[in-house]
Amino acid sequence: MITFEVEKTEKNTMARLGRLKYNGKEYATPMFMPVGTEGAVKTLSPEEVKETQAGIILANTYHLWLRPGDDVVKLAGGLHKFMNYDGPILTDSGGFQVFSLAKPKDISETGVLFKNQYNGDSLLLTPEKSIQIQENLGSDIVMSFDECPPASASKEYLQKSVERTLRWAKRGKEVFKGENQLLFGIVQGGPYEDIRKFSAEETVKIGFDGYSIGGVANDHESKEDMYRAFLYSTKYLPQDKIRYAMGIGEPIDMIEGVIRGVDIFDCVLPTRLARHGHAFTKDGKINLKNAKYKKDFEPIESTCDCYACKHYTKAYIKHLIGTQESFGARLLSIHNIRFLIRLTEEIREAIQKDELLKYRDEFKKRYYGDAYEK
RNA sequence: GCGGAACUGGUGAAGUGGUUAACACGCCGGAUUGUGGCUCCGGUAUGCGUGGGUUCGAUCCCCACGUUUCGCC
Repeated sequence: MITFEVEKTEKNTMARLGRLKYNGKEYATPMFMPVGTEGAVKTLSPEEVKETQAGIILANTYHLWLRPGDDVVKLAGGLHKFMNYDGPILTDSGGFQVFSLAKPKDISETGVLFKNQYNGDSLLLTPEKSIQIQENLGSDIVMSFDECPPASASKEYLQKSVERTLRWAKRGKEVFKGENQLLFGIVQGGPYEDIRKFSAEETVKIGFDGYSIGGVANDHESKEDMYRAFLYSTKYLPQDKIRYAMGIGEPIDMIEGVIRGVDIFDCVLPTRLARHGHAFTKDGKINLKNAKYKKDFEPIESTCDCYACKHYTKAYIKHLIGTQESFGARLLSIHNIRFLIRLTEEIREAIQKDELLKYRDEFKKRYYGDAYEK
């Protein structure tokens, strides 16, 4: 069972330092959670994930329900045993996947009706069903089943959608047993403060162990709208509960999120970028496919302590990516995940010193270089 | 030495007597935020072996040369 407490709030911002306890282990927040959709952080072993100092990892209800089936995972002794990961696991509810992945879908009050992408079967995912699947998976944090409308949705639609998500949250909570698991609610409402406020306050009334900010980094939403969505959500959430911005993983977005009171993030970006040959660095993202790295025998970042930077050069990793050797994607995944986790370490230090805004400005200036705009 | 065939970008190649030479790979860039894991989107031959000729016009027709390749002596 996970417990959470806030240790400090920064003087100049809403940023918090927190501590999460789990099976005798402790993890600090702000935290970045790598994504392991199918029960594996793509290309990495659990040992490699742990070496990046990752804490919680995320897995997916939607995917594991369709394959291999939550019954299989339950029979295996739960997701921790099944995938050999003894750290905390959060499962997404399937809400986002059903809206982004499931093609023909029919949203109703009951739930979402869609076709199984693998065999065409008609499937109905409901708030109750999502909770039940997540209980079978045996994750440590269970997410409520929400509707995740596009950023381009009208204000009228968002208001109705938020009301339905609240009814779904209530239904989910009613069937949730809470044996060794936490349940998180999800705040929606696009960039509108009145809707976010309503969504947050009503979700808090239902009462959850933690709260998420959903519906961000959707479509072509602007950064301003994203940051507003953070603020308009955290403003109305209780101080003593964990706040989680779903799907966020651009370094600058994480920093801006922490400034607005967010504690944890998850994102596919570090591993997806890795598979496509890109690496995070303090001087901005680099593309190892670029010809200029062909004879570059330096590590991605000489100051990085990850396995890839300690033992391999850009030229070698470029070669692996070019020849489609999976070891290349693996080294870059290790580096990119470690990069975001080091980022959270630096963020924590900055909060400790009450210098987060200064850290943000310096980070931005270096990361974006000439393109920097205050 | 004689005869045949073929020569199109980095590669494999399509193609037509008439504005911008198909496609694929490669190469050069870019994208990517609660993951459909080898993805997506751009750019990439001012030239069709070389030199002549026919024609209003030739990568496409004719001639010579060169190269490659096959067969024969």
